[in-house]
Amino acid sequence: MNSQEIQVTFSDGRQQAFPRGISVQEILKAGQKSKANFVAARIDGQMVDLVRRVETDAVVEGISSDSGEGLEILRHSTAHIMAQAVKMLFPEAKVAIGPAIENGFYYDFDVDRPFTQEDLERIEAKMKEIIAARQAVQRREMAREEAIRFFQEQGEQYKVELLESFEDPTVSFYQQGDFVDLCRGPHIPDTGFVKAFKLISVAGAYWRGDEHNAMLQRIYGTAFPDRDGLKKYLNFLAEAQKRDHRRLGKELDLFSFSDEIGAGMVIYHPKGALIRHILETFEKKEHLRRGYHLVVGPTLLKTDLWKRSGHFDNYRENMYFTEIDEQSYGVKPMNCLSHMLIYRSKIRSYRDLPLRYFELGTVHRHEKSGVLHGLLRVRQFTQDDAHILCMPEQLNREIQNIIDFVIEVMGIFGFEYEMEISTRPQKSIGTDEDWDRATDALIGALEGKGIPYEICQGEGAFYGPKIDVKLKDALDRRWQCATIQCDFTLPERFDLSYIGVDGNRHRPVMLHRVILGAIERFLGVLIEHYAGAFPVWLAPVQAVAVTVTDAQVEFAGKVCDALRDLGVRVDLDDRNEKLGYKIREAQLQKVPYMLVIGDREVAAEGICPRRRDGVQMELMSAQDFAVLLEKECRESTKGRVGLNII
RNA sequence: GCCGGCGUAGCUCAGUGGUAGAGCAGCUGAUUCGUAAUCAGCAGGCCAUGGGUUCAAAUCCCUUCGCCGGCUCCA
Repeated sequence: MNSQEIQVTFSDGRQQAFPRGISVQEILKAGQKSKANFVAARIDGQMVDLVRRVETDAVVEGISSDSGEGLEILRHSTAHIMAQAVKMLFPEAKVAIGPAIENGFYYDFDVDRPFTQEDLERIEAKMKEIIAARQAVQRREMAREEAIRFFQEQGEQYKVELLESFEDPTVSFYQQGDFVDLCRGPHIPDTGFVKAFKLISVAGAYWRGDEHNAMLQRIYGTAFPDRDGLKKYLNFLAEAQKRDHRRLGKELDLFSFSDEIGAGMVIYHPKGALIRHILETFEKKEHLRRGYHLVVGPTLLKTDLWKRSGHFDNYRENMYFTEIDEQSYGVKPMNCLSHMLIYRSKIRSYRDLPLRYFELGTVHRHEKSGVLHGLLRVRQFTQDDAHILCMPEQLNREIQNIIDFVIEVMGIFGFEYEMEISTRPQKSIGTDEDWDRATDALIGALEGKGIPYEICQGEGAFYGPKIDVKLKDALDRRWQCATIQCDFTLPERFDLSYIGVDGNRHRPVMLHRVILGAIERFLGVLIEHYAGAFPVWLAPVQAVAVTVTDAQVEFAGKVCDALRDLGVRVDLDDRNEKLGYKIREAQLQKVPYMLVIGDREVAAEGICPRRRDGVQMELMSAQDFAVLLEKECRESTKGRVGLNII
């Protein structure tokens, strides 16, 4: 082979010779079959810019803008363009960092005054100019020391700080126009590659995410390979806003907040309270059939007890305290303490274990004011909390049972979820042996079920490792709901024991776990998940009887009475309004069924149901309708819930 | 807690120094109607709260409370 040539292998195995020193871009252009839109490439697996020249035989693969990696590169490059625009418009601005994130990108700036909406528009316009100019994006490398000097001269203190934390002897830069940014790359070859972007919002953010550091201004934006993708994403955001649980909570009259009551405290209106009641009844039944015991503990417990449990030392800033008869009491932020005392109320034998205590426990936590968020983050909430005390050798089995429980319940609600295992953090207590055993039990349970999971190193609680289940909301945000936590300390601190087969005292192991998590949060996620259109078994109003004229009011009243007797949650709309008006209203309230009652129905002694999705059903008797609802409830709950849950 | 924005009728929102507005919802009446809005009239606000500037404040400034978008933290 000619020494002026190199042999390139494409990802599909094809080989082709090219002149030595040719750019990856040209190779891909010659070798590509599809119309893929490449933004970068891999040479022998390593990500590089398209302008990189290839000097030796290599495996070359294009990274297209619609792949995950390609999209990330595109967005990262767009972040650079934004920073360039900001520096042009606000020369005094200092740049911090600007990565690609899940749905776009951001860049942090230190500026004298915060950006306004008008600023965003100006920045966007400037970015469009930069993109239209198709400025080349060039990579350079420099010794780290030299780079530090360079940014010091520019007055870019944040870049200097970043460089000082690096260990690599050389670092890379990317330049487009006059704008130079410290960056690992790769990037698009020229700014013209950005086809569709939008700046979304501006918000404060701490330098390096540390609240002790300076508050910077962060601009969020997003970019897509084409306008269509961007449009779809913006539509998604608009749709998500429509199903925001705070908006739907108001529209469907489910719950509210009041500044007279205080931040983070929910008031449940009749319909919201009814949904909650159904959830709670469902949960009590499900726990009883799985061998849990229902227990109830007080809200106020003496501060001395919180000292003993370690909460006073580790969780005090989140707790509320009060005084009764010169005794200090703490409002419970967790339910475990009374459960511990129930266990300790008598001598336990190994034959009693495992003991599973379940409580719909209402707790209070002093969350920082800025984090409150509708039902998803509140200060008073009710957990479907349980504490399982068992022998170490029962741990595995118990964890598996809980996982089955979680999966079954999530299946009924139809949720997407992700699981994470959090392992031992730096600051923790307990022996390595305990931690290993518990962590293995958690991992083993998930693997035994073939459930994918991520490991979060060092993210566990100080008292034990845990599995967290994250649900996805309408905006694609993750919310922690179910969690399973091992605990070695509380049994220790409360000196819990059981008498083993050998007649000696042994220490039980404890599991904390919730399935829905906080009822408030779960309800919030649920509202967004269903967009307010609850399935029949959960709908606070399952049907609205609508009369055509006043002539049917008496009969409609009898129908409603009959349905209520059969356990149907039905309302009567006998207002003097046109049928269409009443249908529209019930539709907007997302009631599953509308029962039309006109003269025909009175004559036939039946009702004419119309489904929420617009499907018109045959005339039927009230009894047949109830049977239909019963069936629908059972079908969507794996047979668990029928009409008479409340 | 921090940065920024915001708070006007039950709801959605106009009003930016000179007498508080609209639509929907509500009430009253008419209409008695067949699957997403019948018509007319009436009523409804200490412009979140407390203070200040001004002849005059919903409007400008400050305090507190609350909400929204993030950061940090978390079920």
